[in-house]
Amino acid sequence: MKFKRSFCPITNVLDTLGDKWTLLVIRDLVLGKRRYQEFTSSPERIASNILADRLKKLETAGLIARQAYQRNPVRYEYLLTEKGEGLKPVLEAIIVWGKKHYPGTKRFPRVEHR
Amino acid sequence: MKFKRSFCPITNVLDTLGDKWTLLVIRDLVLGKRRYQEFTSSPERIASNILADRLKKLETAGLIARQAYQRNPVRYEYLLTEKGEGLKPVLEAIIVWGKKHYPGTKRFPRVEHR
DNA sequence: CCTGTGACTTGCATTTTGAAAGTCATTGTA
DNA sequence: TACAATGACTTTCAAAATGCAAGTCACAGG
Repeated sequence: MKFKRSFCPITNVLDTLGDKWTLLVIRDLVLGKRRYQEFTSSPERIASNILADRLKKLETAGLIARQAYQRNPVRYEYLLTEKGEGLKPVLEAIIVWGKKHYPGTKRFPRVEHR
Repeated sequence: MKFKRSFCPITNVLDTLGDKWTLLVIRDLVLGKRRYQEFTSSPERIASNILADRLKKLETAGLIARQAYQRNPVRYEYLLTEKGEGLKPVLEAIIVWGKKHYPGTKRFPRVEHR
C-alpha cells in the first residue's frame, strides 16, 4: 500500500472525511435522506457545488452509491454502502461527546420518505 | 445558546475538529507528545504555521492547556484537558473503522518522555 | 562572540471554499 | 402552445485556508 500522508488509520480517515461537510452528508444519509434537495435543505445549508463535490468523492471512496430512481428525466438518489454504514459508531461517539460539551445540541430525528 | 450552523452535536464538533490536522494533534497528545517539535516531527509533517494555529484554537476551545516547563528562556508544552481526553472514544471508533477499511494502516505507538 | 535550541511568526503562491446564478431535460398547468 | 416548476447539478468569481520556506527572539553553552 502507498499512503498519502502516513500509515496511521486516523490520518487516512481524515483524508476522506476531514472537513466541515462530508460527515454531515453521512449524517443526513444515516437519518434517511437520499436526494440532492434533501441534503441542501438541511439547516447547515451546504452550498450546491460543495455538495456535488462531496457526493462524488464519497462515491469514489465507496461510502455511498448513486442510483437512478426514475427515467424521463433520469433522477438519482444516494444510499450508504456497507462501508458507509460502518461509520455509525464513529457518529455515535461524536454525538455522545458533542452533546456533553455543547449544551443545547440535540440529535436530529430520522426523516420519513414518500 | 446560539449556534453557528445548527444545534446538531455533530455539526458543532466539526466546527472545531473538522479539518485534516486538528485531530492529528489530538492523536499526538494522546500518544504522549507534548512539545512543538514533537508535533512537527510526526510523519504527516504538519506545517509550522498550521500547528501554531491549531494549538491556539484547541486551547481556546478548552481541549488542551499550555504550560511552561522551564524559564530562561520560557518554554511551553501542551497537555490534554479532561474535555480533550474525552475524545479518546471518538479516536478509538475512527481507528477501528480506519484499520478495517484502509488495509495496512496501524495504530501508532505511544511515545516515551525524558 | 558565535552557534544552537525551541517555539513560534511572516510572506507569498496555490488550493479550497462559498454564495449566487445558470443549465438542462421533462412534466404539469393555463 | 406557451410558461412555470422540478430536480440534479455546473459555472463564475471573490474570499478564506493551506503549504512551503525563511525569519525572529531569548537565552545557553563553548
